[in-house]
Amino acid sequence: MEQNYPRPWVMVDIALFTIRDERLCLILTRRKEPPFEGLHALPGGFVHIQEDTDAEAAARRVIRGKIGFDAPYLEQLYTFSGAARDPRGWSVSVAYYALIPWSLLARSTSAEAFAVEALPPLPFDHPRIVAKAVERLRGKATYSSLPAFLLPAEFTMNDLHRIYEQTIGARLDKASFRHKILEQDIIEEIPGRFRTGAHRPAQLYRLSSKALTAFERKI
Amino acid sequence: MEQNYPRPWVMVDIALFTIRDERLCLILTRRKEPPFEGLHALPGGFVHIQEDTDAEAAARRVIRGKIGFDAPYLEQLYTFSGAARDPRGWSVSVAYYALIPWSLLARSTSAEAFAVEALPPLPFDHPRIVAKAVERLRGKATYSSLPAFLLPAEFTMNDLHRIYEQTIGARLDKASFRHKILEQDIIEEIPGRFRTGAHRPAQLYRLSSKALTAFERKI
DNA sequence: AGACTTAATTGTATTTTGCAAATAACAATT
DNA sequence: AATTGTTATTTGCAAAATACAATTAAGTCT
Repeated sequence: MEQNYPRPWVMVDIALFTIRDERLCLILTRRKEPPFEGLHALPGGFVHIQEDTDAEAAARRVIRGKIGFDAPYLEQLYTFSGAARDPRGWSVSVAYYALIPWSLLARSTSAEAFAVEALPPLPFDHPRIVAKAVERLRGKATYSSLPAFLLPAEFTMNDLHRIYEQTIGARLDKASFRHKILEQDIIEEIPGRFRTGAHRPAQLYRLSSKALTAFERKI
Repeated sequence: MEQNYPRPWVMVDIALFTIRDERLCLILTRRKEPPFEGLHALPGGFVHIQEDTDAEAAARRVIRGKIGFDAPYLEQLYTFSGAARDPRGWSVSVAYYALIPWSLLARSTSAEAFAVEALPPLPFDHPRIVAKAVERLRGKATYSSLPAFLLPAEFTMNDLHRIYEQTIGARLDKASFRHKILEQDIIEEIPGRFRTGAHRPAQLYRLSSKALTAFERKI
């Protein structure tokens, strides 16, 4: 009997965050087809039936298609649906957000990054998706290792401090930050590795196995 | 061209939380049709095309059908999809979780509450949905007014304290709890209203307008 | 009146945080 | 080689938040 229900298209849209020039940015694509041809939009695509257990596989496929490799951090954000969000008809979009160090994107050809405070006009309900993604990122940043995924594998304490300030959007005391981060065991020293310069060398750190497994552990 | 993509059914499933006899419980329905006829399951239903802007309207409809009124707290949880989760074929389930005071359910005829630690065997991927819902509820409880929605409109500080301990699953210091809650302005005294008994009368509180509007504010 | 029960406050030790300053370790320059 | 510049890291201390224990408050019941 439920055979007769109308069925929507199901797609994924990705909010791909990175930090470039000390600013929180999103990676957008330019649409090559109508509707909204020529506009910048969140990368997205249709979910295929084979892509099992939530639409994460589809999200990964879209990201790989856009930047050529997987994002270090990927998490489902929210699901938007309705007949009004896409002029072509009823659709459901399972939105994801992902974090990528800018250093990895530099090679990528097609990646265009826009500061979240200066986005171009976006099609569909993408402004709503962006708002929700930024809200979620800011909300999660304080209590988790999340912002660390915006950094390359090796980073200094000051790199981390700066990234946290940028994602949260507020000042954080250096000494307290150091204390808190270290006691949470989300990062660990890389023995003997330092970043040098015309100053005292800075200890290099990496995400601890604890932080990495916490990210993998999905129910 | 995307007309040719196969399209899944879209449904909502609801994790309806309540607290009965000091235990966190879920409201389940008994399935009246195959597959899994006779099993207890999360209340759910198909999303209709008219139900706009995320599937929240569908979730509300399902809840109203189950208990006869709206849940004080309702929020989207996670979206599960895949060809394997339902034997009838490819489906997408937008899962929600809701909080309801047991006092409101007592009248409701068909409501059967099961402690989350002693659930019967569940069909489909409902065990996964439940696990995710409990995880989310526990995670959000600490930093928000969330557990208060498990209480009736008027409650004492001790009621609130007990509810927080039960949802989080840990002891909380009474004096500190009182302090923290009051300074967050999520509840307010009801002037002149007390719960009496064979002891000192207890001040009655209600959720503040601040907490209620924070809940309404959806992007 | 006294026992009993839960509510609410108080006091104090401990821990966490915020802020400012001092010290450390290098490269570059004089 | 000594000095300067620059960023890293630690230290010290005041202020705030928290945990724990005990006390006081306000009623009912016998």
